[in-house]
Amino acid sequence: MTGLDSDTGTNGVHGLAPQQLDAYFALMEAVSLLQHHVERHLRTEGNLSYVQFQLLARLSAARGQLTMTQLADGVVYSRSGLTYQAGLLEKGGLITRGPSPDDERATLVAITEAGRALFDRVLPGHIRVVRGMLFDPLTGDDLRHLGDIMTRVRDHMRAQPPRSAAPRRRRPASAAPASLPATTGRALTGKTRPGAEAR
Amino acid sequence: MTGLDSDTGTNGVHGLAPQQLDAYFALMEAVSLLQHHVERHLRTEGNLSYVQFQLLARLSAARGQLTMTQLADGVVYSRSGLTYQAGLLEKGGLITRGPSPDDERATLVAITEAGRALFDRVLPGHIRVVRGMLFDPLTGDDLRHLGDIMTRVRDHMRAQPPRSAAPRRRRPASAAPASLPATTGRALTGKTRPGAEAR
DNA sequence: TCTACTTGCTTCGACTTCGAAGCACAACCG
DNA sequence: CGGTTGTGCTTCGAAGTCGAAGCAAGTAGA
Repeated sequence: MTGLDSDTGTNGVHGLAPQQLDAYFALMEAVSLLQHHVERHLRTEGNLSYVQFQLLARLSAARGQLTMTQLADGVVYSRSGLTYQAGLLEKGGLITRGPSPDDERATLVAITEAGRALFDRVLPGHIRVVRGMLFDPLTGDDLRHLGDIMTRVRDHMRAQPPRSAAPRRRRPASAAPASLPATTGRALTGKTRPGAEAR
Repeated sequence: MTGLDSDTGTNGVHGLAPQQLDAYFALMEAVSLLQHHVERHLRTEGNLSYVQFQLLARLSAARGQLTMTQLADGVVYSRSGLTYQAGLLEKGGLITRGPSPDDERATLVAITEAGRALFDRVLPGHIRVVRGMLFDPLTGDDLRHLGDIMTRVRDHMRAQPPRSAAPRRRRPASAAPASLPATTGRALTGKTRPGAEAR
């Protein structure tokens, strides 16, 4: 089922043991499923998207206020996307955005009473869903392991240059990645701009 | 950091131990990070999105052809979204879509030579990224656990009514979910249609 | 077999998401 | 100081994503 490799009959395809592949695929698939369920729940009960929920969670946990960047990084999200979502949340009266006294450029975000109320209202159900989906089939030992493992993995990943770290080259002079020969997989995804790579 | 609850000072908020919450958040965050990295890699090397990669993987592993629904379910994806992506992949010559002899409604999807070639070309790099991000900080024992745990979780989730199972009520007579009092969290996300819930 | 219901897929419209580009302030450095 | 570079956020345009609605083929029952 998880196949992909198990089916090709090859062992240790390209240097990865099938066991690893299986773990990887199971992980991604499970999380994907979990996220869908959670999202559905949050939507019906509270009219929130998962990102919005996460934002409220962060803000709720944060002592005072957070800058947009802190928030975006915390949630693994694009900055522009955050601007959009923050706009919605603000319009909904769940958060406030204001200037920072320290840094004129920064925008400080804080959760409102309504936001906290809503968050508190959905949290129990959220947890219920997560428990039903994720924790039900796990023993306490599994759980301990999972937490330990994923924490380590996350920290490891966090160590890598974070999402927003990519320095914005001011002058794209010779910055083109130009890594791949771009042989087989040319077009696709329509991501190629009209002009680029005349077909 | 993972806070949200650790900060509120409460223990076992709403019946979930902080340990569970931590595991949950670490899990989601790690996968989120992983996915971003993977996506970036696939995009630069092969011009594929993660979904497209997954689709190719499924099709590559599949002996013969798969129907759209099988494919969508396998990848945890909306049907309409699949139609869109399949269109792109087909236009790119990586897959083919054709009618099914058994069921006139069904569409059978198969991977082409080019598709298989591209997939084989990206796979090694993909694996390299995953290994660097996910497996590096793990021991063989961790890996075994992770695979075991996530497989169990996934199967558990799969048991729940699958994404596409929601029966399309033909007559919305009295089908309104009508579960929540819809108190605090009304509008937001602009998801509310112009007409619904006059403001 | 005619009619209703189910099921597979696509179309449609609305929303979300992202990266690139832009704007404004901050931080250096001579 | 004045210029250059870096940083925080938003705007903009292009895609991607989803659910609802629609179409057509299967299926069940009278």
